[in-house]
Amino acid sequence: MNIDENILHSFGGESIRYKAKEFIFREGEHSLYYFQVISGKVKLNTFNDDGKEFIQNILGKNQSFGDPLLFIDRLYPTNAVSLEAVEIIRMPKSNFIDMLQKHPDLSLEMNACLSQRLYYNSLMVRNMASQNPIHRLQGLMEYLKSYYDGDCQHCFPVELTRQQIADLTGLRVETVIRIVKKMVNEEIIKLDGRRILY
DNA sequence: CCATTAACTGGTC
DNA sequence: GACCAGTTAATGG
Repeated sequence: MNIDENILHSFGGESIRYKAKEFIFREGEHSLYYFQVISGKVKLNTFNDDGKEFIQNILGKNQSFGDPLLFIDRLYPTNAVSLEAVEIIRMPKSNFIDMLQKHPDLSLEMNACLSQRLYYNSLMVRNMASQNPIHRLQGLMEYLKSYYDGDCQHCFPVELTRQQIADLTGLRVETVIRIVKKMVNEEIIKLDGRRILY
């Protein structure tokens, strides 16, 4: 979801800046806001019993989070942590609902966004259930690429560290490093220095 | 620069 | 593949 900044502000959205590695909200807290990223990156993560991190998603500019919980009364299922210095617009739930009522077009767009997220989530679940690590990585890249405008082959830059890819796929860094090299050999991806192009 | 972070390698289970 | 140990390369103040 990407809503015009002016509209967000006119309905009580406030700009907030976070430094790197700050919690924007924590798992188990009550959800009270809609969040939209203006600049920087945010990750949604959880930790398993062993303390291993699992990243559910990484959001960048013009992407929103917290919105699936705007329409239901549940607690946050994940933490939201800034990966770097970020600027975010935060809008209280009630204001958001009010905004949707006064902007039916946004309401429709919201439906489309939630639908698309649902759709890609199901694809991700399939890929992540795969025992084949190449499929896991490729599925992740396919998902990330879906937000990307360009259309050429092997030119979508995956702006993630190998560690982040590992935390997103449930694999180990070393495995990711080795799989990446294998995928380069099989010409599934290309490298620009260390950057992965899919 | 130096210190931190990320990428990589090799070996064991 | 996970897990561990150790090295090298890149990044940033």
